[in-house]
Amino acid sequence: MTSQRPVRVRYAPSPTGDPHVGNIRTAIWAWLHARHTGGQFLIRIEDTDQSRKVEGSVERILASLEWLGLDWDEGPDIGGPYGPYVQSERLDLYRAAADRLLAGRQAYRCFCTPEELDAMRARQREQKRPPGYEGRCRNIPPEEAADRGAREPHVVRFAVPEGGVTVAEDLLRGPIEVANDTLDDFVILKSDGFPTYHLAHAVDDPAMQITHVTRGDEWLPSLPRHALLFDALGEPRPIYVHTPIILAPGGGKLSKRHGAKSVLEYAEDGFLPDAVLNFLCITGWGYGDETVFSRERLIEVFEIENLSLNPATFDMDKLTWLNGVYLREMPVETLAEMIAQRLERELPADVYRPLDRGLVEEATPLIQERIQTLADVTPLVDFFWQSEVPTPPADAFLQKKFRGQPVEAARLLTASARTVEATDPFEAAVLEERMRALAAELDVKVGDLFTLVRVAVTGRRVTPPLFESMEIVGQGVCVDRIDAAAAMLAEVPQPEPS
RNA sequence: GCUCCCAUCGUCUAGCGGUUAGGACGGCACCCUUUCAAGGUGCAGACAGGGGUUCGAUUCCCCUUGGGAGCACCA
Repeated sequence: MTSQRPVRVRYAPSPTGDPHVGNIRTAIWAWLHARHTGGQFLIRIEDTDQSRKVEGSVERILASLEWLGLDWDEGPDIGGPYGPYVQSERLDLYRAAADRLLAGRQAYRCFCTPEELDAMRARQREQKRPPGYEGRCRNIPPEEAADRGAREPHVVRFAVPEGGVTVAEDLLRGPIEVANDTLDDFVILKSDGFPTYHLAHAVDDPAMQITHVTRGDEWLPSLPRHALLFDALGEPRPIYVHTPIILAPGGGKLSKRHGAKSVLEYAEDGFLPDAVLNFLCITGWGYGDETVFSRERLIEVFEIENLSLNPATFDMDKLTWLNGVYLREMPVETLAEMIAQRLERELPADVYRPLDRGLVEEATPLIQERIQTLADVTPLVDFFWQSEVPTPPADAFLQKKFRGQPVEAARLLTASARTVEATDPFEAAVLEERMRALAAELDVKVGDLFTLVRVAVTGRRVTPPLFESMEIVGQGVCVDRIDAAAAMLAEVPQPEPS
């Protein structure tokens, strides 16, 4: 138990689309870090690239967090003491910071055109030299630069100190050293007046009193730049936590193809928020021998310094299994509600709505331990709602013991129909007892007999428990379907016993 | 090409100088069983390689190899 002061952490997505699981995992960890220490979690929208902005993203991002049950203390929708929480509304702050650096000659105006920069990079590639800005505009006298700056388009670049080494600390990795010569003069203010990520980060995180910057480790190479920037601005550096990325199952980058889906898509696919939260959290983090963690348990034991450093592979099988665990542990009433919603959406249009809730509640316990996601529900129980279940083709019956034995199958089904018909009261337990007795009487294995009946009544070889299902379907319908199947099989021509 | 990061079963991980290297998913076998599940039991399966440091390295250091990331007026 490490004693930790309350932290202030943030999730700072750019509104360029739905957050995918790798991205949201970092948010989960930051959120847990905040909740574990009794600190604050806030959201800041990083929309400094107008061209990449996607309409509706902010809403989708917030909806994603809400679905996962991650609540925030300050953010674009609810405001807070350090707002605004949208970077495009904070341009004055970035401008002021850039001006300060300019005045202190820690930054300079650069008038190189994109074409010139392209040419420079081409030259560097040709000469096998590392790419990077070479400082053409660094030595323009400040007065002249300011003068030109009033008329000409330009960017502002940070003047990286020449020589020396910059050391920056990552909470998980310790000090990271980089020679300043390997750093080029990066842009901090774009020609359109918007800041780059670097400047926005160095301005906003201190302004918002952020104690720990949790972000993807693709930022690690930029860490020294940020350290330099913070120093130049006279801001104390935050504690950095760079989190590893998630890999696709085959290895390599996680793409839409391999589960880099957005969290909202997982909701669609029938996954539960708690299961996704649990899964994402434990891919890249572990706590002793535990695997299944409730939300409360995660808040209790999650320590951000225990994050794993190696990139994790997204294990879809494990997510699916974990979702099944949550489904099974859920109170039946809660599950029934979710199943009802699924069925309302997925059952064929010709099924009468609203659905009979009593039926849903009867069916739910039958399938609770048979589903791994809510998407498994409908195919498993739809026959309960189908008034017309067509008799399946003969092949569905004539498997295993009954291969080539349509007459025998028909005979057993007919006998079953009579037994089902005579069962009173028509309850699963009674039915089972009678059918077992029938199997003994006819000298067939119960499994063989029950399979015939199962296929006749449900149209499937795999179903929820047979007698409970039959009770739900109803006596008359069961008898009709079994008789229909027997009649159909009686028509099948016997194979020539050649 | 340059810079940085990472390295325990197939996968996610525990381990933080001395362990029969533990757990989970997945796989296999058996049990239970009306199908399918669920559940139970068991089995197979890892410290990338080489140097050091140390009485002793999975653990600390270096190199190699292998992965990954970055090198934009994107974040």
